[in-house]
Amino acid sequence: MIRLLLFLLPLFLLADKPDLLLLKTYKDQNITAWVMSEKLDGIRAYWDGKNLISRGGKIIHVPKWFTKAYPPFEIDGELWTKRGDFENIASIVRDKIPSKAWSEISHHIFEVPHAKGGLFERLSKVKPYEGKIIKIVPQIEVKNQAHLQTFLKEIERQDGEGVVVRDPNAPYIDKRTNKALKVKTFHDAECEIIGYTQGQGKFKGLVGALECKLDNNTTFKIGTGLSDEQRKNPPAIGTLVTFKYQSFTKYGKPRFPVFLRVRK
DNA sequence: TTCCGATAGTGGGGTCGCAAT
DNA sequence: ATTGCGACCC
DNA sequence: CACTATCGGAA
Repeated sequence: MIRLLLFLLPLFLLADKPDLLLLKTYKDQNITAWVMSEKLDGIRAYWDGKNLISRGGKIIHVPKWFTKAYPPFEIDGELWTKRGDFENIASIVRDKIPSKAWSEISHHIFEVPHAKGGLFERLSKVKPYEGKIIKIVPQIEVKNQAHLQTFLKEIERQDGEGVVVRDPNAPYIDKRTNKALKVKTFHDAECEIIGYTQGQGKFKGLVGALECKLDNNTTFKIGTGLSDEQRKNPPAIGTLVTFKYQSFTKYGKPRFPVFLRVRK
């Protein structure tokens, strides 16, 4: 009996990963008659009616006053302050003891899990709860492909992360789906190989990551985009390589760096 | 036969929290 | 008080 | 978050 309890204990303490809507990458699918919205770069937060829960199933330690007026049903969205503020948002949201800085944050809702109807019908359930904290992410009808590109460029001009396009007629879906896509622009740059790190696990004996240096002497690592063959035979130290990245962090390092090729 | 979708398993920067120094 | 590392977030 | 390598079933 004791052993049974010890075995079951973790199951109660460790929250399961919730099944939530996830995005696939946009690859020129036909998205006419779909809707688009800014992709907010914050922390995902799912309200199960009692707690705010992260994508990995962890409880987010939020001040009592923040969720005081939350609905009795599930809602799902992004905890966010403003564009280009991800590190600050993460700092606020990841505190075990929540600070007053939560006053900077709003919860931008883009789903109502398990609600009936299409996207707009589902989101309409949240309207009575809209305020300083709960906000509904505006959805714009996509006229055509060019419309999407124009919107994306405008978002990026304002330092936004990207765009989400969705089929507004799709019912609620709790997994990665072709009905909800992310559109993001990656940039290319070059850096000089200055070293390597050893791989772990299945990459034992191979290169785990390339250590690289930018023109301005900022150093960082590239650990993805390499084939197994390239991990066995990496570019020599001193080689200039091309990589892609999404943006720069506040410390000047590339975010989401991916190896592309040896520079030609 | 080829191709696509889902899964497992690697890796990045940044943050907090806790143990070691 | 500082450093290093795991466990999370993206 | 990013990706590569697999595998099995769809096309």
